[in-house]
Amino acid sequence: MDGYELTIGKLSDQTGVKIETIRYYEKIGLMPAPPRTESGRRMYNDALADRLRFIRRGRELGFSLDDIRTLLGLEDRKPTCAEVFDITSAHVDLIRTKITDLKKLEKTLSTVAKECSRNKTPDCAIIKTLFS
Amino acid sequence: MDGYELTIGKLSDQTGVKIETIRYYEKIGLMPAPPRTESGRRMYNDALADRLRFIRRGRELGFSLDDIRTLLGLEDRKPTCAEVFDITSAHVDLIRTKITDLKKLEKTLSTVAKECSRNKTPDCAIIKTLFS
DNA sequence: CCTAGTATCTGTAGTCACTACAGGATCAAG
DNA sequence: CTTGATCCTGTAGTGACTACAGATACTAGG
Repeated sequence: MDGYELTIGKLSDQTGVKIETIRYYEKIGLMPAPPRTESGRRMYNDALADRLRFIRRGRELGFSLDDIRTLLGLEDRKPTCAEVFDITSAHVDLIRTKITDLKKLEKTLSTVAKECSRNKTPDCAIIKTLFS
Repeated sequence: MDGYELTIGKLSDQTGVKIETIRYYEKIGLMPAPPRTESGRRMYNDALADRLRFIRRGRELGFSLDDIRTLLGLEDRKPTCAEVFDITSAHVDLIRTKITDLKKLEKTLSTVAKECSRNKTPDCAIIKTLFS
């Protein structure tokens, strides 16, 4: 039932993670080295596919590979629920800070851009702002 | 008046750009190679300091070094005002997309985090979400 | 003049999370 | 049997720095 029947290409198709990335995850120890065929090709099972999907979801949610490593319990032991919560809320804080910063940027830039004459005068309001 | 009286350290202090970063900008051609003292130390003037500040402001506003290279007129010629505007609005679009994405993330994550029991039950809602 | 501490120099390697080759082996289908 | 797809390893490139090693040079105090 947990037969290793997935080639790396199939696994890639199933999970949406590129082949090179899967090999990369193996190299850095996020994915275990799977069994190989006689000719040396990697073969995966459903449990490994689940694990890869876990990693992909974590990445989609913006966790670093180090965070994911901890969440997967690869560091020293399985994280407690409290630890998972801490990682998550630290991450949320980071995201909130980023949003705030980007909003400021957006405001500044769109204000400046509005003042741009777009070719009508020889000097550029945007460049002036950058130089001021 | 445009005497080269700034050492790289002074320039760094004045502009808030680290010494290594200044040398890096020189290596990639964003800053010109300044004159040197007999013993080989770089000496800068105010015009170069202005240029470095321009780069720093551009970076603070999130422009890539490639964008800045174009804005500085280092590619082939000085950009027209319309080109500057295009670069800026492309950049604003990028920032808006990022904000949208991050907001979605934030929502997802804080929703999930709220369901976390924080140690009261053996299994973790966050982990479950990542695995589902 | 000597010395100690600071500043600078070059060049290389590390960061993060991949991505893109190059060059070779193996597999499946016709 | 041949063609084309898939897979293998290993290395180098991305962006924008940052960090270090090992050498030289400058500056201030005694």
